[in-house]
Amino acid sequence: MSHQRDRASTRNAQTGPSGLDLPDLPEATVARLPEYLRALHGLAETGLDVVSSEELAGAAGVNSAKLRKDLSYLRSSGTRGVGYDVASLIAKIEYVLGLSQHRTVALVGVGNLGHALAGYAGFESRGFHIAALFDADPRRVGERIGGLRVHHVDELPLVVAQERISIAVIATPAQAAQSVADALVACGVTSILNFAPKVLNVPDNVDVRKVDLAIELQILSFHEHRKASLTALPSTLGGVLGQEAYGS
Amino acid sequence: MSHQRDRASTRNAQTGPSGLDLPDLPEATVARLPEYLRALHGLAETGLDVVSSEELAGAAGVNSAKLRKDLSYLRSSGTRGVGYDVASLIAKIEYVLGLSQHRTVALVGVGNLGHALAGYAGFESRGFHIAALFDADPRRVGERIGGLRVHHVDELPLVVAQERISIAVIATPAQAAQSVADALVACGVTSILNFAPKVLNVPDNVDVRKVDLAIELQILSFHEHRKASLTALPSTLGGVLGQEAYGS
DNA sequence: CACGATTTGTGCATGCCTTCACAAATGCCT
DNA sequence: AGGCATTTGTGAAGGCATGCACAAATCGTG
Repeated sequence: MSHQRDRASTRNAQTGPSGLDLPDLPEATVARLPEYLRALHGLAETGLDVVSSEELAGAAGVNSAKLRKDLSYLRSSGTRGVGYDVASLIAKIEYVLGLSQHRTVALVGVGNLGHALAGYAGFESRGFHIAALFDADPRRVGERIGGLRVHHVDELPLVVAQERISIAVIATPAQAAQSVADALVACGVTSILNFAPKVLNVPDNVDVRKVDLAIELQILSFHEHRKASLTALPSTLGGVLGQEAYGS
Repeated sequence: MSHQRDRASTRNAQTGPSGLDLPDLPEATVARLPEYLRALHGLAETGLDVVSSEELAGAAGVNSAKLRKDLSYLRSSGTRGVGYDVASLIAKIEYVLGLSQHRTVALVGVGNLGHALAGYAGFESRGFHIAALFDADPRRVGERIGGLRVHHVDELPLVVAQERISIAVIATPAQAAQSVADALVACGVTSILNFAPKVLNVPDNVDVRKVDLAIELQILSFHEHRKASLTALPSTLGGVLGQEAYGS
């Protein structure tokens, strides 16, 4: 994951009059909560109703102390000697992540990738409803994908307001991404997930997360390169460092 | 981004016998190099041949001091008072990332998302060649996508060896991901990009990077939630601590 | 050749994140 | 009822990353 811009930890812990009660979460913790949530759902399906930090941490692939500290930020309600109640922990994390209210998502750019995202079942199953599709190409407008009609981007303001869109996904080519982002911001959208390989310029109050597939591969490539150059080292080199050629 | 397991910074700075010379890069730096690379390519297209850290940092969306420090790890060859030579910086970053040698990629799972990834032009254009497609569904085997035939996963060992695959992409449903990963590891694959919403269990020498679309949305959802609860606060509230019902 | 403008490379301070290790709390068993 | 095993919650230490601020280096110009 990778963030576009690093953000400080989330300020404000006031108890609002609306009953809201958002604690002050470090950004690193926020990024892990969804992982915990998924692990919890998995455990819930197996019928488990109480889980220890050790088990849950294992399922989520993190250190158990880290998990406990993360949960402690949620005014966590684990029971010492026992563990965490699965159902109530799920509820708490979902609340904190704002998933209690169903979020509607707009998807801009129904090309190759956009098509796949529009049909991706993983969104609906995890609390997100793709409510509108957009494209700039007139030939695409009107097309139906998974029960949704593709709108022209010019209709953004109208549809965003109508459907109460809270999050937008940009899956356009790089050169279109910035203008789409501008249009979204103008419509009042304050959360963007950007798949276009381009750094977006947005006001401070707008959150952008970026997913760049090529970058992920390049990072892996680096490690491949490094591993390769290590194993290419002559065996005379005392294998002190991690990668001994043929471990027992 | 998001990593599956945090890794310490990259050890080893020996000059290998093969003329390799990989410096000791912090993981955070590695994650940013691809971004710099893309910015550089963009600048190169505009005909620019020297760039200052300030300009490049702007294009990549980072602090200029951070950029300079990152580049300094590459035994960087900037020129004081002038800037960085675009062409040679591109070459150096591509070398360090291991992009000099073309990397061949295998893609497992040609469902909804896999299909899109197989056709994604962004890979080829950035040094990655998708060389083989796999699926477990016999009905999909034999299908041709973008000039490639879909193999059955049982053929993994054969094809991986034949095509000298160095990186694999998993785009299967969650429940298939672990067994696919096991098969890949058994074939000697040591770098995996995982799109399945499942924490993979792999040996230490295997690198896994994870891209989970729902998680990205959930992180955005959190910030939406938070922003919404902030604007809902009454202006009278001067509350300092968490639990005061209605401060003085 | 010397000077001033520019820009890199980096020491340092600060803050965040991770992890260990342990006290506090809980439930069970005798 | 008391003690023991278990597990949470957290204080504290260490490591990593960020960003400022400045010295060192280079170029162009007179």
